[in-house]
Amino acid sequence: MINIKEDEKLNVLNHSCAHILAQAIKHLYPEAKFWVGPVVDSGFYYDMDLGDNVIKEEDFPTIEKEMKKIIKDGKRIVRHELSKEEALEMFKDDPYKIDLISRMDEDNTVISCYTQGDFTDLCRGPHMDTVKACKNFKLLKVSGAYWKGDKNNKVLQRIYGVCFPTEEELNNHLAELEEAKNRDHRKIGKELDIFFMNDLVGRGLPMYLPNGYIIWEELENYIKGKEKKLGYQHVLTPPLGNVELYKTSGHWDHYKDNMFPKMEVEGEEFVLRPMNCPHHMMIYANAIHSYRDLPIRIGEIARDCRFEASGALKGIERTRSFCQNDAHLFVTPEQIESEFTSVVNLILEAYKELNITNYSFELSLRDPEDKVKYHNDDAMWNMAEDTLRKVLNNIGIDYIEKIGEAAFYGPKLDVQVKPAVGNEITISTCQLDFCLPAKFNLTYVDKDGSKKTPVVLHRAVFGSIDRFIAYYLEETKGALPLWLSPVQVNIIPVNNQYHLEYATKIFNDLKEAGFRVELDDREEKLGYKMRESQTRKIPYTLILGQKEVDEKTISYRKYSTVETITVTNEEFIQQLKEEKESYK
RNA sequence: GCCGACAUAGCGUAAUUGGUAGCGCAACUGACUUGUAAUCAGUAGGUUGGGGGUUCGAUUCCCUCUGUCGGCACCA
Repeated sequence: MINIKEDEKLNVLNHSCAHILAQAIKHLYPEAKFWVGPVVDSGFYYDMDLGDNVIKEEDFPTIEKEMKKIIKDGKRIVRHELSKEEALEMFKDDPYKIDLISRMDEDNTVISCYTQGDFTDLCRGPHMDTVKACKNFKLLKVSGAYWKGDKNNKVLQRIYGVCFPTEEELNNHLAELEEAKNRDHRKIGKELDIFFMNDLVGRGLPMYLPNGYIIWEELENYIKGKEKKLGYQHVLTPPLGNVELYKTSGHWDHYKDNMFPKMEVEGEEFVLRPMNCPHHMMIYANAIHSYRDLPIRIGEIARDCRFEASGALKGIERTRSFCQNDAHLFVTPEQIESEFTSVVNLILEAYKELNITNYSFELSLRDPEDKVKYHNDDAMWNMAEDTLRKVLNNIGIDYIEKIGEAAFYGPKLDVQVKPAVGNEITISTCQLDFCLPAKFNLTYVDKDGSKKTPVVLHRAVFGSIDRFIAYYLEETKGALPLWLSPVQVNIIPVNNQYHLEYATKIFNDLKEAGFRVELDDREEKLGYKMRESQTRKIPYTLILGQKEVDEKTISYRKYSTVETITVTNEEFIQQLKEEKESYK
């Protein structure tokens, strides 16, 4: 746990460094206009308008040199407070700052600026006392960024950097960034033959190789097994549907730009489905339901296609074709709490068994000001959001609330994780929906014989199987637990001439016991085969030579360990079985 | 989609100022018969992402398309 005080100190340091970056840019590009330069997750950035000048990474050494000059000069950083009029006058040449100042509330906001040498920036602070503190910094990347985050606005240039109190901490951080590239699922996926893409097939359309499909199949069996125990019923629905289905649900209005365009066949219009809620709604509607039947839990590993922006595609984390671990729970209002609790517990259980510890909960709420995106029913939203809060507080999990992140039909609980490279992603989700059941006229017959509208919980534990594999490969650095490993045991006979027969017997025993096992009978040196076995991250490598033949034992080495352990065949199989089942 | 960078054999990479491509691993063929992360030798493998342009000549310079990467925007 990072000490809050230390954390804040680091933020101040980074923020001061952002000002030094701006100062250096001003020296090198006098025409530069500045927007904002906040502290982010790791480091800082500054958005700026440089006119026709384009900063490239190759310019970093020059900029860093200028920054170092400023830091060496060692000016004090001095705070001034000023009135709105004074501020408007001081920054009259910078339209971006004028924009900031004119939106400040005169009564409540103290307008302040910070000066270091020849550079003054509008800023609420706080800052370090002197620029000298920022000497351990590094510029990391440059990119375009829409002004105010609006794609209709001009693109500003954004430079990212980091700053640390000591050189050692900076170097450690840079080494961590380098290390993260090695566990990127795109790299591991290639090295371990898990998936690949092909231009002729199309971008964003991953194909899973045999190794990848083993992982997929195990995960699918795992989660479906859990769901069955909780009373879910699994179904199979088609990966496309009539456009009317999505016009009815409201998805067409909200998301048609992110769907593959509709196709017309014999006067009917179809789309590749971007999600399968409407299909599951129709499964519910296929029969008449009594309140006694609820909750009804419909699950499916469902193929969906979304026309993701080309710039959003990322390995199997963000694709145009994927399979959701989806389910829809049709419940009475009284059952919302218990079912929602059950879903959250299922998520917690799965994470525990998969040994995932680094995640956080986000409660995504509507933005009440946004009348366009969200289904217009204040009472519904208040009730739904309060219910989720209540459940979360009862279970006792920490979460942060995010305004404006809800689905158009209801609030949701998202589980966020950090991939090796890039922004946080959502893995699990559980969404409360009072909206779609009504749109599809879904009903159940209540105790008094009247027709009522059920409430729907949309939920996904693995999110999409694709994205989950991406995340889990990064989390485990490709060294998957035994039950998910494409090859669980690799057998290396010391000498094919004398030991192959025994090795084949062990191979057959393990196969018989249900393990994914390989026998490496190539005419290669033991060291060569051992190296390959380790680089393939196979959990168990067996070495079978004269000693093992004589003693009727097997010797094994676990992945990324060095010692060799010798046990009997029976002991080994028993041990493997226990390890394989250990997550349950 | 937007800003920027990149694209060389299955994978990882090299090629002064423009002179038609090297290396390692993998593959294949032999030899070696092996006790815990690379045995030795040989062979084959490339329209340098596609197309166009400048040039006597383009992996190298320019345009364009496609794809990849880093961000932005988006994420039901």
